[in-house]
Amino acid sequence: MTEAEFLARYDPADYPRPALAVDLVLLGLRGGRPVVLLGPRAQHPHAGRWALPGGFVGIAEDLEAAAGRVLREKAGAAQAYLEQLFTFGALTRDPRMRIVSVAYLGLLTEAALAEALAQAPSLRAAALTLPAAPDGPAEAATERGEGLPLAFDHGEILGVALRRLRGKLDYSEVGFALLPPLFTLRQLQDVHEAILGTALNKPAFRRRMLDRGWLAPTGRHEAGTSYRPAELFRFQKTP
Amino acid sequence: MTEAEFLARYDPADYPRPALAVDLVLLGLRGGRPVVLLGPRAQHPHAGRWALPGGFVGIAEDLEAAAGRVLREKAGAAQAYLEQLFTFGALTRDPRMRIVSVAYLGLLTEAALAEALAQAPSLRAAALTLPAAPDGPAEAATERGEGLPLAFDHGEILGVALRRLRGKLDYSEVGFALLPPLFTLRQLQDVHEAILGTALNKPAFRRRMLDRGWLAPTGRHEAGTSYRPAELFRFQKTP
DNA sequence: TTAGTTATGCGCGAAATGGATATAAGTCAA
DNA sequence: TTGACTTATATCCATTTCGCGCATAACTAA
Repeated sequence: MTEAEFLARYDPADYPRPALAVDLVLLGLRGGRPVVLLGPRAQHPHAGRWALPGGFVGIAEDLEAAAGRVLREKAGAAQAYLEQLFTFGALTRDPRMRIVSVAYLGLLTEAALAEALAQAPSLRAAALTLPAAPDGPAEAATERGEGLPLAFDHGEILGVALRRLRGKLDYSEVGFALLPPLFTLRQLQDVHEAILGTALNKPAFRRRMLDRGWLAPTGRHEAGTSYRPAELFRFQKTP
Repeated sequence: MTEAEFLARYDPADYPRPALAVDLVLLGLRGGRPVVLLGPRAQHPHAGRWALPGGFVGIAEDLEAAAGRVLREKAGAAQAYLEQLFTFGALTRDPRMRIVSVAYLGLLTEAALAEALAQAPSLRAAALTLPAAPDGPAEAATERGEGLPLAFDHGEILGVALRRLRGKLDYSEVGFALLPPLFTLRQLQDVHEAILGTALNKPAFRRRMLDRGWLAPTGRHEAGTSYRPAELFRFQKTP
């Protein structure tokens, strides 16, 4: 049999295929720190560890559709900003069988985070921290700082997610996905500082954001403060 | 049957799975313009169109290993810088069956490009251009400017690839993957200008690159020029 | 020796940035 | 009503970065 004949008869349907899944890194902010939604693993493997919400991709299901379905069914969040992050395919990432997982990054506003936690009681919002190393896994912890062991390669996935978000924050519009429709400049700066983990210079931050053309002034101001109320802005896409 | 019982018995191995493939965007430079390696499709579907080198992922094969295997077997290139690009999973991207493809970006030096073309005679290096739209597909053409029709969603993949490369070029080290081990600052600038499609200011480019700490002077100079020979540099990773 | 060509280095003005400070606008308590 | 207090907003200035022109260096060719 020549190579051409072999190739003509080659049918990948005859060969075993890896299973294909999606995993969701659902990030929000709480108390000025990034948190991620994790669920407990009750059974083997990695019983007792904490895992990202995920699910298998249907044979007639788009990748984005699968991510949206997992978001609805397993995280109880009706809507969130979702973007594809990276595809993880190491041979040993799941001891049961070969599973290749397309990871998605999802950003939740404070309201969406609260709704997700209410709809999916088994999930918890774990504090997310990143070691100083240029790459490597992120770490999850409770509010009190007790480390939460992560299942599978989900620490690696979280590391990629938080670094991607940090890298895109300044030049892209992702930061607004963590804010309500109306927000103040201080709230926007709080979001950036929480994600980056560093303090930012206020006048410089204001200038940069206003020059980007992303902020539409509303003329309205926040209410209920005991000090001078800040103006409320709305996000508008760059034309 | 309760949901818990259903989930306990649920075995994704029982359900049909999408096929999983890798596709390689192998970019190089020729005549100061980006080119991509494409192969002709002889059979249905998309017969007569041009496609990226690709292959199915083995059940016991890493994603990176699959990309490396395709690079060796179908593109004849022994080594190239490879990085994961994006995963394409639209339902209709292949009319035969559901195929999810993990696209990889590969960068070839001029020598590697020539070697690949010699080893894999069916491939051709097609000129790659990007319409002005912020997203959408890229276009391939012959040296004379005649358009080459692309198979499947490979135009979309090429669009993502070239935009990713443009975005990373300035702040990352990918540019050096298109150069031989020893190179001049002018060659480095030529690479950047070819990828970005714009002219760059020479003194500013020199300053920025030298300040990055990526360039190790060798003291040696290029030979065979009919003008002042430029110093040869070597790429060194940032410490 | 001279013209031609490119590499390399220098200097200047524009623009962006960090940081401090002044002023504005609200609440709250006396 | 007034003044202390807090935060928003605007202004100003020193520093850095960047774009850009130009002078000088180094080599070949005639």
